Amino acid sequence: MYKKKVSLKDIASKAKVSTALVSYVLSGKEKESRVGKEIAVKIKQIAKEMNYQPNYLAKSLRSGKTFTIGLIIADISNPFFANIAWIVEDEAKRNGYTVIIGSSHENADKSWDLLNVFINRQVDGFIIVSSENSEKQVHYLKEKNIPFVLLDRHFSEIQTDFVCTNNYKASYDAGLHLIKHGYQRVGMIAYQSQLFHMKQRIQGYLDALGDQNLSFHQHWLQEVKFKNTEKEVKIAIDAMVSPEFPVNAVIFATYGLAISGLKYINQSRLKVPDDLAIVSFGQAEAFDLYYCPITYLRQPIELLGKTAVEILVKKMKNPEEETRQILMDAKLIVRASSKSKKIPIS
Amino acid sequence: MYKKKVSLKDIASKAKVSTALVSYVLSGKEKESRVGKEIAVKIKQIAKEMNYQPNYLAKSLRSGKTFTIGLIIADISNPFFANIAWIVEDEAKRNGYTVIIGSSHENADKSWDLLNVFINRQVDGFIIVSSENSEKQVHYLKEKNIPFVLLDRHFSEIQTDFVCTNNYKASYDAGLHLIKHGYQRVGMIAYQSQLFHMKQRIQGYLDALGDQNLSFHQHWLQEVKFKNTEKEVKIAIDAMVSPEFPVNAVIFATYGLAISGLKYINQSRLKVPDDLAIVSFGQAEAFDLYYCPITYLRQPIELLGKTAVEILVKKMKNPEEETRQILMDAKLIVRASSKSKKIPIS
DNA sequence: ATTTTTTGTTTAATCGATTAAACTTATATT
DNA sequence: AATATAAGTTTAATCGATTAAACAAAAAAT
Repeated sequence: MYKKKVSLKDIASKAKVSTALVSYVLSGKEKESRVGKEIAVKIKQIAKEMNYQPNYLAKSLRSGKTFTIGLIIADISNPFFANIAWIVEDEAKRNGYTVIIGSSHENADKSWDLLNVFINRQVDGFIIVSSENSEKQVHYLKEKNIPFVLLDRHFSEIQTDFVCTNNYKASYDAGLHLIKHGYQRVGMIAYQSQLFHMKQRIQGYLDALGDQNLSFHQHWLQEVKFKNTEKEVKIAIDAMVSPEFPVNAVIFATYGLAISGLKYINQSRLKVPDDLAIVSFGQAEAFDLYYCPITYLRQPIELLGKTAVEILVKKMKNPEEETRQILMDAKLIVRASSKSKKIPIS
Repeated sequence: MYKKKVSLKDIASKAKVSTALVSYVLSGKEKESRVGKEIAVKIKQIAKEMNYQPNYLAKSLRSGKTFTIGLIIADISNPFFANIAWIVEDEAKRNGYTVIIGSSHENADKSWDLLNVFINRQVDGFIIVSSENSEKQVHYLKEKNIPFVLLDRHFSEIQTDFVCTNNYKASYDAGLHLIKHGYQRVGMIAYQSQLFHMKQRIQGYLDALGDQNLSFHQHWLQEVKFKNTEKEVKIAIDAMVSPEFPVNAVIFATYGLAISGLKYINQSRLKVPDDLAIVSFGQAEAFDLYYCPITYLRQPIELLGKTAVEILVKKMKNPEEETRQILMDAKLIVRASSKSKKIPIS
């Protein structure tokens, strides 16, 4: 019942020509198809008068292109991802693409659903922040030759395009920073996960300690489950600070972990940074407003998002485009939460 | 180049029948169209074997329905809106709709663009968080009989479906709460805006003061511009706390204002709530982690989003559906930032 | 045995835009 | 004048699914 939209045919009949001519003119092919000058002008005129808007469905059905990108995000409640989603959206629009977004809530099944829904909607390509155990989906896309770019997370054992942060380096930097500022007992709270980026964050931390010849205690590294983060983090923190050789600094491997952690740290009346120095991945206002602003790793969100779109667009236009694997550095933004315990070494 | 997708025709030729039969069977019309039993079974079998997925473009082109909802959000960097976007998305999916989202960045022109892009994409309906000066767009949708629901903000002078918070009451409650807890000099920082919800927030605050027979000073109400919020808020706060009759409590009319305000309050070494009590609209982790957790108005995000979808879906199925205008109450979540200055009255 | 009804299946138009190929004219070439 | 070439326009197929209408064959009614 809504809008009897103006179609090519309407214009054609008003101009008393065939739809072919109208199509040629309005899609800028008047030259190649040698359309008469006066007619061309007339058609344009009528199209404008009638406020013609082409029907994308028909166009897409014919061309097999929808100019739509499917964006699958692992967890949209994380402001980092929310941010990146909008950047992707903006950048895609700039390239003439519309984005449809879905959040998989870190769940591979939900991610499959989204993938299928989007494929049925004939999206031209995907940008994906993968959730755990979704390797099969990646293989599926490769098999079907559906263009896609992995964003922020990738699988080391699958050859794909991706745009990610150099998590190993970021984590290493964070560890080194704390050590150099006099924190000799640095812990990390991470998610228990097979995801490569998480493993890298852990490894970077471990190597930072190792390279500085610091002893490491098992309980300094806490890998918590994704479910019941809040509770798991409490247990983790208790386990880090209470035994012999308690940590005096913690790196949170994600924004969500940091939020849960800081809440508990407040509750426990631990003082940052005197009792516990903090560095975290992720970024949001919460870190600025904390009584002791939190040192964090700033990922180049904008560049990540834009690059992902750029690569995908190229790939969609030319599937033969070579594979691009891009790692970007995060920047450590130093704030009060990691203030020197003593004069920094070096 | 991507996926030679299985079509009805492929199934038809494999089953050696016409596409009509296949269509009837696969769209569950075998009964009405009295399709032979064995054939029906065979077709289903083949469809499954070939993993048939219908082409939504073709379906939509024929039916005129895309089962897509356009969601236009005024400002996606606000976690309140980000949240609501995901709820809308989820709920829509539950109803068989896909959502395409766009952020207008509080800009009417951008909002127009989005509206047109989405209309061209043949969305079946809209959910809109309006930006200022976008009345024309609303009228346009009404004229064209395109189903839509306004979310969170509406125009008092235009008769439309909407689902909003009762901002007047929320603001009134916030004011009353502060007054009852001993803050006699309550200020408000709001945006300078024609938007009804903002006016309501201001009015609620003013009436709370008025009803308690408290004197009001011009400088207690600061309406700042949307551009350069950060700077504007600083000036506003200075203007509130420095003159004669300085405020000892502030209500922030939005989350964004609160973030800017709290940053400046930290800088200025004003102590919350002793120097300045705080109540804010909006919600996010930042409020929990603040050294003195912030009292805020919790809007029923989930219910708002779900209801908007529900109303829109009904409207899309039956355009004659009567207009629904829903106001929901926000809940004041009391935290330390508005702790009693003295024993509460009453 | 003939007509009517029921059952099962196919044909063809449709949604709106695109585009190769066919078809007219008009103009240029010999 | 006959023919080739260019210019301008239309026809019709196509993308994939839907569905009214036509059709054919079998079953029921007379």
